[in-house]
Amino acid sequence: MNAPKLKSQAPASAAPDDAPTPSEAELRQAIELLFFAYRDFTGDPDAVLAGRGLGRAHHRAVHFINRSPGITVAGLLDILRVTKQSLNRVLRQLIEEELVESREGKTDRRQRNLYLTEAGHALERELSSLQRDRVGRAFRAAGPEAVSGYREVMRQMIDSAGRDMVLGLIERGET
Amino acid sequence: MNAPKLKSQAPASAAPDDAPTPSEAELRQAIELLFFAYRDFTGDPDAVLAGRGLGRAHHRAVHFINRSPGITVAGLLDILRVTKQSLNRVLRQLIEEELVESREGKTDRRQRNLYLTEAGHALERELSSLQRDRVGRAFRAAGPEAVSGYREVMRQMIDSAGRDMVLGLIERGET
DNA sequence: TGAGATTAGTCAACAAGGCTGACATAAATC
DNA sequence: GATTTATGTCAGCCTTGTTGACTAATCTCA
Repeated sequence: MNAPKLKSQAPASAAPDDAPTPSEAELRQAIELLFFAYRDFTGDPDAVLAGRGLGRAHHRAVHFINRSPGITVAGLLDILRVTKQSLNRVLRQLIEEELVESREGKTDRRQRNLYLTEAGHALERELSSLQRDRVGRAFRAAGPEAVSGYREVMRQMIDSAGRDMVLGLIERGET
Repeated sequence: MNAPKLKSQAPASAAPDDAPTPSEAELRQAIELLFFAYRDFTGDPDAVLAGRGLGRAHHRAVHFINRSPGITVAGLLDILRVTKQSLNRVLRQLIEEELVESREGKTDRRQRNLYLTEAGHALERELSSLQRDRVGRAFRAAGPEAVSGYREVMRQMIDSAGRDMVLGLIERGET
């Protein structure tokens, strides 16, 4: 892996067609930035969760249940891409600790619609406020133009298969 | 978690001082983008690794050994922030499978300097090329201005304590 | 030179959170 | 009525993180 001295001098155009091929070193830096940023990004909530005997998997479930109240187990499986056995273990704990409530589906009684309890909402707010603080600080420090660049790169980073589904979910308000 | 209709209309200035406070919905979207992008970003190499009986932890070690040939165990521990027991297990496997070579320190013979073998380099190239392809595609599609925005946001996302150390590492060429 | 600090490696035990496979149940649908 | 679907659950496995205790080698400093 040779590391040529960064040769990227950004042309003014943001056109996706004549775009220059990024150098290896530039890409390696981008990859490492993502690694370290994600590590720190998950660090804040992980610390809180650890104190409660929960983990990152619980956080993800709580986040997306808050995001889409009444979501079914199958819906959550689609988003999280884990096996139902993995998710079930996490949900069982959340339900036992009364952070999540599971109600029988109204139209399809096989389904379980998931909701946060008041305690669940409190946990969600605690966790997400840590992450919002971090991202908010980064956004303010970087400025609005950088933010829209960040968003565009992240969108493009998502698998093109399923990108529309994911972006649809992200951009949709909460149900 | 209320979801106000995105109220961010980016002012022209990228100044970090009078920067507007991002809305909750904007931040929630940014958080979800990071989640999905990272999930897909790690998916490619994970698939290759699984086929070889290795995991993400091995990838990280291989990446940073390639990055800084001759790095010591303590140096790797600093970067990865895991316990030496965790790292040691991973290193032992990599050494057994002759992907990594551990040489006694030249000046300090307690230390072990770590290097990739030829097979290790081959694995590293296979893994990193998958990630470079993904990031490279995203960069070309998003355009150079978005890329510099991405970089700035990621830099700011990293813990301010230790940010200089991390950015120094990232921006330094290989050793 | 000798005491203490440092670096690395190791053992044991444990937990979270992934996975597969097999199976049960209830309900919807054909 | 038969089949499919949605969910839950049992058992067992793996990776990768943790703590704590300990050894061995070697460096450093008084």
